[in-house]
Amino acid sequence: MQPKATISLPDEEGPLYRRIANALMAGMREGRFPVGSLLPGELELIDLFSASRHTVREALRVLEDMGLVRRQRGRGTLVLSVEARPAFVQMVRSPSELFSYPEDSSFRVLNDSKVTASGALSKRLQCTSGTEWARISGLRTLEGSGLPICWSDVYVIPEYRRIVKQLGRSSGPVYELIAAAFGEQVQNIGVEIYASVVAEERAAALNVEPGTPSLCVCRRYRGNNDRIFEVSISEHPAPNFTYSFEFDRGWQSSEHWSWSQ
Amino acid sequence: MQPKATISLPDEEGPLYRRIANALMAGMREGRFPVGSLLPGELELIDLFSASRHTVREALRVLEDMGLVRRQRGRGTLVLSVEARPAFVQMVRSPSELFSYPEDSSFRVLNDSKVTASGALSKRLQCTSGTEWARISGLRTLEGSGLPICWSDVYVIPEYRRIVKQLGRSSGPVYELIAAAFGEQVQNIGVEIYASVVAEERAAALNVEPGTPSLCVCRRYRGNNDRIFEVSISEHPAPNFTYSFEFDRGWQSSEHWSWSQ
DNA sequence: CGCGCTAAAATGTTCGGACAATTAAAGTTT
DNA sequence: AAACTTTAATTGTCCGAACATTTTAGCGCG
Repeated sequence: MQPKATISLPDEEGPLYRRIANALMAGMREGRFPVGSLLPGELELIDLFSASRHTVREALRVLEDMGLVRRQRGRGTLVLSVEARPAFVQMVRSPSELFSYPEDSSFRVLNDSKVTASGALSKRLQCTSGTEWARISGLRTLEGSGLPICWSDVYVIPEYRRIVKQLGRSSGPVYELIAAAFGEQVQNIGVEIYASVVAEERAAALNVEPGTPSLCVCRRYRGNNDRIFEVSISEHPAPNFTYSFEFDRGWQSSEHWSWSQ
Repeated sequence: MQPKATISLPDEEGPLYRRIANALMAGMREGRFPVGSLLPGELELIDLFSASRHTVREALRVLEDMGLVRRQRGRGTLVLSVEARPAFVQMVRSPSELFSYPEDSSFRVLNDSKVTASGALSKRLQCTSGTEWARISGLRTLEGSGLPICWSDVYVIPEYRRIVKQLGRSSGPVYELIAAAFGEQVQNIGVEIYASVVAEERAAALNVEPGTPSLCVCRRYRGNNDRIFEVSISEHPAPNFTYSFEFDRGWQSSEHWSWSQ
């Protein structure tokens, strides 16, 4: 009787199930288990690697978590992709976490008008020149001391202009009011950050010298039809404000396969 | 002898480990296991639910995959959050995508010295005052025209100082060289953005007037033991440079919610 | 040929046990 | 009081076994 074939494990350190996972990934990359094929069954892998079923399943779970395979009861383990590159993921539970504003800040409307975008503004708003917007300008200040945090220009599409009236009462972000009032659901948020200097006409309101360096944050909110319904441009005088975020290592499969039955 | 307390499982259908996971989530929401506390140990949960350790661990794994808890050998299971809400996700396949630099740019080392962090610098580097760092200063320029893009101060831990010698030849980011040379794997990247003005001594190198507003990007790279091994601080004169990224609506481990099957 | 039933194969769930590695607290020594 | 050592608690890894559930393929029958 012929001895069972075995797959030699790579000479690494670390737990057995991880070495088995690596061996399987190597086999997938080398074409022994091509994309679309089924991996050997668990019982077969037990013989192949001389490990217990629990350990083999742990190895397969690693591949599954990496999005490389899809397991299906009664069918087997399908190879979806042969290469998963590490991806860095930033997650934001709620769009409001994109704001670094303290809880006890409030927004006061100073100006409200209709503008026609053109030139640099239409570029920022990512619209064609000549598009109409409602612009709401205001100041965000600390609740207690009244210290100014930033100057904000909020552009919303004309049909949502009437939220201005509700803006005085609520302290939350504008997009939340719009979402509640008009049933928009934020699908995508684009953020753009650039440096500038505080202009003459805003210096007094922000309580700094004209020409003070500032950090501008432009946020574009896309709603139900991927249509931009709000753009907010905020100017924060340095050095009170820094924008920070972080990324964690995760996994993402490079390709996506769909099987039609 | 008093009988052991037990937690009654919700009257649902589905595998035992899922019902246990649901019971634990309910307990977390109801404040019996508040955020920041440790969940009962595995052996305790075995008594609580009259299940095997394997089953209990499977339930805990569900919570871990949902990002609700963090497990640590020797310590316990820490409650991170009681509710997993829909999340906005930004994905970056490779850390280099965090750089918006054009492909045809190169980095030239201008200075290389040893510094001791203190005051504002130790705050930026997130280390205690007095920590030693190796600092590599240089200029990133466009390959063709030689136009300066940014001034960079790269701080690395002293033991990695010798990568400076390799820095002249490669055009890629420093963290990539370190990863290759010392076996570091980037686990986390923190990004901080703030506004400043170009200082006198850098103005000439950057080819702008002193006092020009600039955008500073500080990136902190954490390696194998969550230790910060590199911090790069880049200064980009406005208005050549804007930092932009976007988020898409997604869901956090949605597959764990469907016990329909 | 098509339909239904059956059997085999595959993964899912659950129990049991044992030892290893890590952490934090308690205890001891200096 | 500080530094070191020991101990207990906790999760990680690994083995064995049994039954359940789902899918696929094959067989027999009308």
